[in-house]
Amino acid sequence: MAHPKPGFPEPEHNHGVCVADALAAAAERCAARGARLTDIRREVLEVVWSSHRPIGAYDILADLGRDGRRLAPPTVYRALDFLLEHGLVHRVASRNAFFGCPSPGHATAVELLICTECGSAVEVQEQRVSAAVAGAATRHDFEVLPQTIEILGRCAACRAAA
Amino acid sequence: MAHPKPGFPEPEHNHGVCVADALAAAAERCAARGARLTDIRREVLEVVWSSHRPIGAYDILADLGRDGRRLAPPTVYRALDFLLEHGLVHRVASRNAFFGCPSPGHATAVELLICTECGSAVEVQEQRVSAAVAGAATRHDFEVLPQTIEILGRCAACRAAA
DNA sequence: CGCTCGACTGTTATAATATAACATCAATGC
DNA sequence: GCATTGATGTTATATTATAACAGTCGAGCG
Ligand SMILES: [Zn+2]
Ligand SMILES: [Zn+2]
Ligand SMILES: [Zn+2]
Ligand SMILES: [Zn+2]
Repeated sequence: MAHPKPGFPEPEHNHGVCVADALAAAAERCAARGARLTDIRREVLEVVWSSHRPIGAYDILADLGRDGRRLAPPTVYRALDFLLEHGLVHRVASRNAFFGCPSPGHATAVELLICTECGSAVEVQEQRVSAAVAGAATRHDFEVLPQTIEILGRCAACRAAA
Repeated sequence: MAHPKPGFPEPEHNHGVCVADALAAAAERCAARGARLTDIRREVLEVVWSSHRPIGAYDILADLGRDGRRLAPPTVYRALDFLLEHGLVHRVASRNAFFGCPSPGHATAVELLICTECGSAVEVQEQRVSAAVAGAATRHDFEVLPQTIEILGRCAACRAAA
């Protein structure tokens, strides 16, 4: 069962499905690429997916350390590097944080809509945005690299609450 | 004399003109808004404009400290906060750096094309990008905030060199 | 003038994010 | 067994950013 709807997730949705889907997709992608999804890497990915909000490396570290383990920053950063390299998470520069990619290996560029109030985010693929960016780049003799465009704003829930 | 061309600046252009224009525009804007462009703020802006590359706060600090002065980080960050508040510089999240705005007070959203090889950047206003972003936001019931979209890639000069 | 107020800057310390460098360990293939 | 490789552990440090409070300085006012 795939994630029921596009757009910002419903507050009441069954998030376990999101996590299970993400872990399954990650395992599949790693197998296909001959990459090892080790325990630590899987656990980091699971923490990243514990919400639909980009999460900082040190928050991941704190979460993994809750059961008495003492991990050091490099352990988490190395796992994140691996996950980034294989397209399983996105780096969110505007927040110094990381966000689980719901469609690892997507062919086209993606955009991230990030709510500055509640911190939640959603990955979208908007052809028109990519096309406009590509057009702008061409006009300025610029070669666009594959990347995640970050768009900051307010989600519907936060707007409704205000 | 305004900056001669849009797009990435020619290597040989008269950069003194860029700096002079930027400082004049800043002074004018501050006067119009009743804001005080103090010595430190003007000096920080000048350092930001010393190249067409986004520059980090600590690099600004080092530059200002070259003539024997010893400034502390808060001094620079406060000046940058002021310049950000009045639209005289942009924060470049993807590089933890700051970039001089060539058109302070621009009504519409702007995009920043950033070369990952040479580090240089250019601010552009692409209607189609803003429109596409606005459209995407609408479709996802998302309210876009004013911001600078960062687009990473390779400039023509770096492509030619490779 | 002497005073007060607010904006600006100085100073010290520290928080938050990220990486360098080297040691250890485990699996794999010879 | 033993070298090779990739993964993790460990310690220290680099880089970016802010908190908190003290001093300065000029504008306005009695
Ligand atoms: Zn979910
Ligand atoms: Zn929100
Ligand atoms: Zn110039
Ligand atoms: Zn370049």
